[in-house]
Amino acid sequence: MLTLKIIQENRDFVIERLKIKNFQAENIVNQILDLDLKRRSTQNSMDNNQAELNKMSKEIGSFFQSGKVEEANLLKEKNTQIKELVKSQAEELTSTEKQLNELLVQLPNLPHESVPAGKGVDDNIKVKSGGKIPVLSKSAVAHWDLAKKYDIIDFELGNKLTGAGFPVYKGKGAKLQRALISYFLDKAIVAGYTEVMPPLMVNEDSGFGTGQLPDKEGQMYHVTIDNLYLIPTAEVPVTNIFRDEILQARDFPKKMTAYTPCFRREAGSYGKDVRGLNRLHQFDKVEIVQIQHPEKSYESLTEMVNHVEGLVKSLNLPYRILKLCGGDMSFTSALTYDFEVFSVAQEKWLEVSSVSNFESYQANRLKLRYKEEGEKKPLLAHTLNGSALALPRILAALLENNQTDKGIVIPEVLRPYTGFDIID
RNA sequence: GGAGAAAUGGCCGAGUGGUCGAAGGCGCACGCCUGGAAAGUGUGUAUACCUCACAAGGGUAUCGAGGGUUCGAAUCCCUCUUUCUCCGCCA
Repeated sequence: MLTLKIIQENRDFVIERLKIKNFQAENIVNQILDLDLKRRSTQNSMDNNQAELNKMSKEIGSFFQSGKVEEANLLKEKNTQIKELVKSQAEELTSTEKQLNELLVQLPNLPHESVPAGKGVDDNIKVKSGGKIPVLSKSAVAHWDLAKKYDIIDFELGNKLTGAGFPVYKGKGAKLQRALISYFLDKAIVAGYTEVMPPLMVNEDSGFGTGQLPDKEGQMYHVTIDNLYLIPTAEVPVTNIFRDEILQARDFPKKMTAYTPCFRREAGSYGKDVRGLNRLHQFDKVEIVQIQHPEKSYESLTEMVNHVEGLVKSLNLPYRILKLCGGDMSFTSALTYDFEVFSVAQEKWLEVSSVSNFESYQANRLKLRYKEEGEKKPLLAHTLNGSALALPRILAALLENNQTDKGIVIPEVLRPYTGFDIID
C-alpha cells in the first residue's frame, strides 16, 4: 500500500496519478488524511496520560516503601480516573487505525510516470516484437486437437479426476512439461537467481503482504479448515520470504526463482478464452523475483524483461512485448510489461509473462525494509517479479507453431531436457 | 491425535511484581593500540508511533500473540500460536 507520508505530502499528485488507473481517489484520500489527524491527536493525548500514569505509579511505589500508606491510597484514586481515560483513548486509537488501514489498502499503487493512460487491453503499447510467425499447412489444428492426437494432454481425464481446468499431462507431454520447467529454472540460475521450493499454501499474512488479500480473495482457493490459501503464483511465498525483514543495502539485489504449480479459481471467466490450455485452474510456472534498492529497481525491471525475452526467443516463438496502460495494470503494480506469444493455429496472442515493478507498494505491506550503510532509519525496499515463464500457453504455442506432417518438433534448447526431438 | 517442557534484543543467556528496553557474553560498527593484522582496550549497537525540521532532545508502546489481575508485569492468571521431548500414526 501507499505510505501515509506519500499521501500527506503529495495529496493532489496522488489523486491525479491514480486517475491513470481509472481510480477516483479523492474521497478516500480525504478520509485518510482526516483519520490520520485524528489518530495523531489521540495518540498524543494518550501518550501524555500514560506518561502521567507511569510517573504516579513510581510515586505510589516509593510511598509504600517509605510507609506513607495514606498518600499512596490518595494517589491511587486519582490514578483510576486517568486509567479510564487512557483505556477509552486506546480503544479509539485502535478503531481509528483500523479504519485508516482499511482505506489505505483500497488505494492502488501509483503508476510509474511512463505508464500510458488507457481503459483496457486495446490501449497497451507494443514496445517490441520479434520472432517469425510460421506458415502452417492447411491441415494445421489447434493445440487441443494436437494434444488428443498425440495423447499428450488429457483434458477429459482431468475432468474426471478434478474438474475443468485441471488437465493431465501424459507421456511425452508430461516429459515436455518437466523439460520446460528444468530449462527455465536453469536459465534463471545462470542469470544469478537462487532457486527455492516454497510451500504451495500460504497463510493470510502472506496473502496480504503481496496484495492478493483482501481484495482478490475470490481468485484463490481457500482451505477454510486451516485458513490457508493455495498460491495463485510463486510470487506470494517467494516475496513473503522477506516479510518483516530489514536487509542491508549491500545485500541487494536479492534474486530468487521458483517453480511451482499455480492455482486460480478464475471466477467469472467462464466461456472466455478458456479452451484447451488457454486458461486453467492449475498450471505450472517458473517465477523470478527480485528485492532491490529503490534507485536500481528499474534497472532490475529491464534486466528481467531481457531475461524473459531471451527465453521466448530461444524457443523460437513469435512474441511481442507490451507496456500495460493504466487501465490494464494490476492494482499493486507501478509498471508492467506483458509478454505475448503468437499461437498460430488459434491465431491468437497469448500472455505468457507479466513482469512488474511494485516499487515500495508490496514492501510497505510486507514491512520489507533495508538499511543504508551508516544510516539508522530503515527504508522500504522495492519488489519485482515476473513469469519466466508460464507453461501452458507456451506449450500451446509450441504445439501449434511446431506442428508438421511428421509430428511436433521440439525446439533445440529443450532437447537435452526431453531426450526426444519430436512428438509423433 | 495424547502427555510434558519451553518461547527474552542479530545470536547465546540472566532476570519470579517496582528504579528493566532489559545484566553478562558473542557478533557487528567506529576509535585507540600496531609497520600491518590478531590480541588488548574504549564507545556505540532494536522497532513502531507521538512531539519535532523525517535534526537534536523528549514521550509512549513492544521480553511469541491476544486478553486479564495490580497503583505498577518480562516476572502472576487465562486463551491461542510455535518449538522441543516422549507416545500413537504415517510418506
